[in-house]
Amino acid sequence: MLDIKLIRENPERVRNNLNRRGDAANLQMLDGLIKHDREWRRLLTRTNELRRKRRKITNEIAALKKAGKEINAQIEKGRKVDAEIDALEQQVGKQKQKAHYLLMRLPNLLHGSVPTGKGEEDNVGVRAWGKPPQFDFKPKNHLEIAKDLRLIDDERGAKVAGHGFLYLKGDLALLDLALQRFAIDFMVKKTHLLIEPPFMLRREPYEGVTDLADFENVMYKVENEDLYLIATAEHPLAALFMDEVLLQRDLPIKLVGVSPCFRKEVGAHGRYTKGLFRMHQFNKVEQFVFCLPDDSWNFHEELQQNAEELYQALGLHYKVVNVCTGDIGTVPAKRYDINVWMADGAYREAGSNSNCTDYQARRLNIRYREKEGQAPKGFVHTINNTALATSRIILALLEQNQEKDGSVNIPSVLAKHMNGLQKLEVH
RNA sequence: GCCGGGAUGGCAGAGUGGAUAAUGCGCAGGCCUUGAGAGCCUGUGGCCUUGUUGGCCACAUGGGUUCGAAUCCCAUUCCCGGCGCCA
Repeated sequence: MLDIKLIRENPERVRNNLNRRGDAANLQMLDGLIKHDREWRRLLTRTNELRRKRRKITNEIAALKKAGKEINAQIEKGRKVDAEIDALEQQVGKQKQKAHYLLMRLPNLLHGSVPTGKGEEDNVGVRAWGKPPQFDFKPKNHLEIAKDLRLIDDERGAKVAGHGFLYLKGDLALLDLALQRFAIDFMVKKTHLLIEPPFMLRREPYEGVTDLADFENVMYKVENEDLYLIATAEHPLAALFMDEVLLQRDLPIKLVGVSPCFRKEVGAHGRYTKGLFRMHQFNKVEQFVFCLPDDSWNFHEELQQNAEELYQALGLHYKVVNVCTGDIGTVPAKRYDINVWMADGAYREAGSNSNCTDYQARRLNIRYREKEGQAPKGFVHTINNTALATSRIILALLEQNQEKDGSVNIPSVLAKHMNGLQKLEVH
């Protein structure tokens, strides 16, 4: 959510920023918001005047009654004002609702370094690490590899739960857990506090953390309950301090969450959906930071560094891109993606690092104060970044580390969590 | 799931149908002081408004009763206690 005061005082600055996204709908929403906000304030001022009148009458009634005098005339007068207030309040409510609806849908202001572009293809390369593996045989994709090793069962997954669900078996299930454990240990060493969050959230906190379209396209709702399965640990972590005022000396708060992630993936047609890449359920270790506004750009880079160290320790070849205006989404002010090399030569997203500035914090009402007893100073900033999403990392490991005989080398950093196992192979 | 108790400012805590939500702590500013502290004075939630020594709203949330609700009623959320169920 944007700051309505900024929009009132500096609409051109907001307009120019929204314009960078190249979507005229945003500018229309901005115009509508300004209009409804102005009308809301005008009507509110009038309502307040009526309320003042009404309160005066109430006080007169109290005084008359105390003096034992007739009050019926005053009561009648009060009823008339009540009717006026009721009518006006309905209009006030309508304007406020319209303004709020638009305010909740306007995207975050973009950082100056975000490149302009239409979609994924316009994201700008920042750096690459490692080189594409060279094979003297035709490399298989991860699904073929895992099936040949008899470590995955997608058919029975589809039988019991539908497309997008799989059974991981034996050492591959263990590899999933090993990756989680490896990422957690690494993040805890970086002074992040490990959190296992609720895997469901109520609607109210959920509206604070995400784009409203996600309720249709991403989240599973539990029937007859006000509960949604989380799409990522980012969401319960962000909502952790909803409606709270944090103390400056407790900031930054660095967390690492681990959870399964549930996603409907509506509208995924035509995108790469093979095997482990795009599933309705996967596991993820997530970095999250609450910090002072002045610090968020430093933490954005710090979390990026953390993620890349993890990939490097696993020996995975990847590229980092600065995500362009057409691909960045509603909430982030700036976003880096890490794209991993896959056996078909494409680089696909395995992790995503977003500085949401005060956009999430304002929606969730998470503020900070400089000292105990003082009034809140402002909203905190939030940054979220994948540490490791196990499914896509498994995919990359299988495809990048495959051998001619169909076996797959396991990175040595995982050995202690794999009972010393160095290779996935047919037993 | 059932029964009972509760939710008031940054915190503690009064207020059981009628004026400006008492008081204390904390915090901020001022006076005093070489400085600090103590003491004293003022301020301390949100929104609208620069007609400003202004107005409105706010006692968990949403409804209702009433001329008038922190106060009475209903629903919801959460917390505490007891019972039940359960890995």
